[in-house]
Amino acid sequence: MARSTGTPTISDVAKAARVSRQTVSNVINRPDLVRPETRRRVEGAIERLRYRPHASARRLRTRRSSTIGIRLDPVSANGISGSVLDGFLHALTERAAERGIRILLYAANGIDAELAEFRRLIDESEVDGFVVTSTTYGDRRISWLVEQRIPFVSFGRPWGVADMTDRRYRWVDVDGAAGVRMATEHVQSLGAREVAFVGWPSPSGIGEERRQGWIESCGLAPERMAELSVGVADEATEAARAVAELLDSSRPPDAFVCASDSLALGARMALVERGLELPVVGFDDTPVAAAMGLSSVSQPLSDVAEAVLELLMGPDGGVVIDDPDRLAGPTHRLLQPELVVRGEGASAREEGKETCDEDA
Amino acid sequence: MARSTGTPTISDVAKAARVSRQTVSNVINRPDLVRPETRRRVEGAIERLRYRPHASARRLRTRRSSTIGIRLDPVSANGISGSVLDGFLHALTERAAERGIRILLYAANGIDAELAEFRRLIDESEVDGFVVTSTTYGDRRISWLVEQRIPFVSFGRPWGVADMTDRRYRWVDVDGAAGVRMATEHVQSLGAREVAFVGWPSPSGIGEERRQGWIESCGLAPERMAELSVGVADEATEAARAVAELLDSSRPPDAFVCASDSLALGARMALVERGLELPVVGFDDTPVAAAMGLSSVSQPLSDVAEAVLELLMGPDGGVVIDDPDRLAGPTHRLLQPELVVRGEGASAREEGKETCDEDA
DNA sequence: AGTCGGGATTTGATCGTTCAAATAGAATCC
DNA sequence: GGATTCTATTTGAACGATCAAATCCCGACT
Repeated sequence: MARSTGTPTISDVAKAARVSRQTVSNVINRPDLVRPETRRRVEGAIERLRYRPHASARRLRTRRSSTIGIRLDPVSANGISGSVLDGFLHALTERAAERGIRILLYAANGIDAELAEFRRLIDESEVDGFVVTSTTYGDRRISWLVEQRIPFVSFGRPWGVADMTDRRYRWVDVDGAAGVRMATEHVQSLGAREVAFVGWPSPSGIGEERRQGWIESCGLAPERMAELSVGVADEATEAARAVAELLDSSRPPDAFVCASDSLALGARMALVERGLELPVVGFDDTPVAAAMGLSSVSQPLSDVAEAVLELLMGPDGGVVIDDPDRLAGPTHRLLQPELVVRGEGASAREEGKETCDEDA
Repeated sequence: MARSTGTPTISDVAKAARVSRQTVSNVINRPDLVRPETRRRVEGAIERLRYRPHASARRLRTRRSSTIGIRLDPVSANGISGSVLDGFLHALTERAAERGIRILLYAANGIDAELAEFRRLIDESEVDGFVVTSTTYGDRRISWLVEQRIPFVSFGRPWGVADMTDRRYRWVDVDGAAGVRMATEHVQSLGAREVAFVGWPSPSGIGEERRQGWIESCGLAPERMAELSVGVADEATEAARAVAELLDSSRPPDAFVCASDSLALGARMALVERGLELPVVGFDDTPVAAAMGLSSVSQPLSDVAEAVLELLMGPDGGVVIDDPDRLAGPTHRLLQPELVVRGEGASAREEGKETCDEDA
């Protein structure tokens, strides 16, 4: 048993502290069950031997992997806004660690590959549940996961799903409409009256929601709104072209609110080209916006991560909850974004960077 | 044993196929040891029962986690170039999956927290080794890992380490000097003669290496080189200021090669402001470069990922190699980057994007 | 016919932990 | 004083796989 070589096991600790295995286990998992004196003795032995429980042994016995799977999107698909997932992933990893939960990555090309991956990771007890991102209109993954009774939480609302309040489906999202509303009101406070909206073509849940925020706050007549609302693919060049067209029209707008930083970048390009300086606001507060000094709507990614974990495991539990009905309170949460104001009046310099070794 | 409820175990399959557990295990891990007829019978049973081996049980017994840890950098630290890590992570996850290896994320604030995390993940048998990125000058992590004999490979050379060919240290990197050389020669082929270099301030290993590529290929007199080489923090605004200064000087350069896309973006901003159209080349080929139509040096991230795994586990093994001496061939690899030409003559449109639902 | 060899398969032990139930010991109650 | 309760600890049996060694089987060789 207690071979002096190799890493120590719980039995080695038990022997050293003159107690049984189970008592050591209790010191680690249920310290309240152990007499203080005994506990100290065991803790001493743990310390002395540098004992750490073997993760796989524990997972085998408890039948819990304490691991959550999350997909890393193909880089090609996320463009500039990929950094949103990036920031979210970081926050999620940190918050999960606080609960003793690990984050396992997986890659998958296409829906079916992803469903297969869901199945495999669950069947092999590799993960207890999933965090799903980049939800689309009528996302097949959602219905599949619900149907298979696999625990998951999505970052992103169930666009195009009949009942958004279905308790079997747990989700967290950021109120995009409110974000755009804030952006619109901000440029209005700078004096703009004819605020244009640069968004995406129609079959996009997120896009429509963001546009809605503009509709609610731009204060324009319907026919004028139609003129000042454009929808283009999420690329700077596309946006630049569309914005140029608006600027060269007979009644150009006097500010631009955009559905993404890519679009905002395009708008800014078109403006610079004409030597104009009209307010532009982006969405997602990516590094590009920071680099260009563009104002942008920022998603509270750390709060989103926390909310995701709360929905998955309860307020402060470390165990994934299978049945959403066991979860007290609502099974979805809509968080408010923040507007990061840059350039113009704002003191441009807020964040201090120092490292240049950003490579590799 | 074979309770009809719950997920099936290897014993259930054995019973169904009228063989022993071990034979089933062999069908899965060493099919060559099993008689074809028996194998088919077992495979049938596996299929029928939908059996999948329990990852933790396997890991406990084999004493191998088949998992690699990688740190997710704080978002604040990586800026635009964060997408390099992003792309690498994606490639790594895909390639690792091909070898039956999983990628586990961890977060850590500061070196000491990261060393503690190394220790914990290894002691708990959570991972078999690490992939280390964002290596810095005299990186303490490297020496620590070598000292502790923990298997790892770094993406990034050992800047400031005495012996870069020390076999105990396995690394993969991209030849930045060659990349900048390609960039310089490219703008020269467009007619530029006075190519400026926009890099970072001195104590940066990567920065110096990239600058070296320019020194080797710019073909300028030493005193002229001194004039056309600038070093600023990795921010677009900083670069814009520096480039503006060069442009307004008595002998302005006629092209700009930059150490990053952030810097290239700044250079482009300064140019657009002046209505000039001089060639600018960035580095890392981030989404920003694509959005702005900037040429950029692209790192072969997928190849880097493959090389990292080869150094960690051998040409096509699925097991992390502890002792680098057991690895045939060199323990480090320097890969060549590629120049992605955009704008100007190049057909601007190559990659087709369609999704707008890039959110969340 | 007997022994050897080697491929195919089985057997028993083990990896390191936690669960569930049993036990020991002290305190409480009537 | 004896039954009862409660707290602290121990015991034996899993969890589900693989390792190492044993066994079985069949054909070949002497």
